[in-house]
Amino acid sequence: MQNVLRTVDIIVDLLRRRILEGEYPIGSRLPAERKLAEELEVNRLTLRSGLRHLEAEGFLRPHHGQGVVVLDYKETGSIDLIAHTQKPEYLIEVLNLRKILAAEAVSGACLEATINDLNRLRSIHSKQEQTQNDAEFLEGDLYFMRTLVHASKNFSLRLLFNSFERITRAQPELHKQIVEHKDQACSSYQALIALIRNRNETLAKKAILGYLTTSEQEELAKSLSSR
Amino acid sequence: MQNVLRTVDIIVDLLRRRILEGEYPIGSRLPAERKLAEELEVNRLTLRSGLRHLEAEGFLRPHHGQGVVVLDYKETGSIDLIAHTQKPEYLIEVLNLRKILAAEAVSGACLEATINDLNRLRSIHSKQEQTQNDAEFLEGDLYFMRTLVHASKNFSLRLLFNSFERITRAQPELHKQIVEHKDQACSSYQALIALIRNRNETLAKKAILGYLTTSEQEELAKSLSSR
DNA sequence: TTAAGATGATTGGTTCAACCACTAAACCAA
DNA sequence: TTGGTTTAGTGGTTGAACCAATCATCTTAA
Repeated sequence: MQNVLRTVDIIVDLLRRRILEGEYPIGSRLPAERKLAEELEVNRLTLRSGLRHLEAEGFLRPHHGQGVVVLDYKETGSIDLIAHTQKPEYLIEVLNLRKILAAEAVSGACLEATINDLNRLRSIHSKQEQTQNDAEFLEGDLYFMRTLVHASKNFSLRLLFNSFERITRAQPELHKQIVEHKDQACSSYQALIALIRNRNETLAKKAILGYLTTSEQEELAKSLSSR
Repeated sequence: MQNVLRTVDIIVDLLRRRILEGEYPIGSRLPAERKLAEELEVNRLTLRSGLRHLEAEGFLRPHHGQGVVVLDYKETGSIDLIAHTQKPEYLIEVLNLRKILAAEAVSGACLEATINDLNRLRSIHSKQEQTQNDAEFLEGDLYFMRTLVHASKNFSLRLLFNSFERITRAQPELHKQIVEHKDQACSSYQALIALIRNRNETLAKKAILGYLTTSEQEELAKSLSSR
């Protein structure tokens, strides 16, 4: 199964980038569909499929008879759009919010985690200790976090972490940072599992905050923001 | 300017509901586009526009030559999908997460709010004290929160609150609850503004937590979950 | 008999041409 | 000036056709 790029996906990426970079100013109107389709060398209906996608993401609002208005994504967008930007300051913000919500997830897990949840976490931990493959370790780290959030039995939190995971996957800088601290991650896994098993909410929250506030992450933040 | 419902919007709502209610089970395939278009009595291309929208929301993944797979929205959806459910337990979760993040916003506002931000908050406060119209008061309350988050200068937080606002707008039960406590809201506005002006992060956080943890809200939670 | 290849049916992806529906501006007549 | 009409431009929808990927089936050769 390959990830075939449809022309509509290319159109979506292109137009989203143009909006985020201000080439289509907020509040302005897109070129008429017929003209834009001609410019992009696609059929008008293919373009329109892309417009429906961007409308769903909160970037556009078509007005029958008037044109397609570029919305202010700062007011209509969702957190997922961070995945499509390269601004390091946004990445730092997201990491901080993720940390706060991870603490909430751990808190919930202390109250709600089942024996199955703990076994899943233990299984991931042991697999992570063995793997040498970087990409595999990254997947495992994401899977551990996903399982942790799942253990909190908080559906809304789970949905928020779906967005965080998409953002993480879109940022190669974060991948390196995660992979470079395998040992630290594995000890954190172990400590967290023990604290959740003992229902020690206070210490468990401190542990996850500590794990997600490594000095290295702050270094990353500095290096990114000084670019 | 009226909110004309396009055919494609009706299709999107219908299909999203069918997925959320399990009529199209997770992991299954949608009926073929040609058949589904016939059943819904729309053109295949109109249907496809709707499918692109639902794909953007994380509900669907089309596979060329195989069909359109219904994804597990619990793993691919974003927080915005809560706006399309009626499950009270999800609403309670979201209110709790909003509370936690509102505290973060207030914390940021204490550090970053400008004199303009404070003036805007004061202006909203005085307007809210005067208005008698319920719908107007609701708008004002949402606007106060939006301005507060804006004052934190945290873009990612702002995006998250866009979703919270959409969810709030989609839940009439919340509207009643907000409107029924105008006086309490206005005092909270005033206290928050004063604490932010004095950069008193600790007390300001307590204030917002108190405002968003009214006994009435807990009653709402109970009444909703016992339905 | 078995495995490789060809074939056709089914699916989503794209294009074309045409028309409908809505809006705003220009125009014209009272 | 006023008010309706016309007209051009916009997005919305439709039907038909074809391209492209997949899968089940049939055929053929080893």
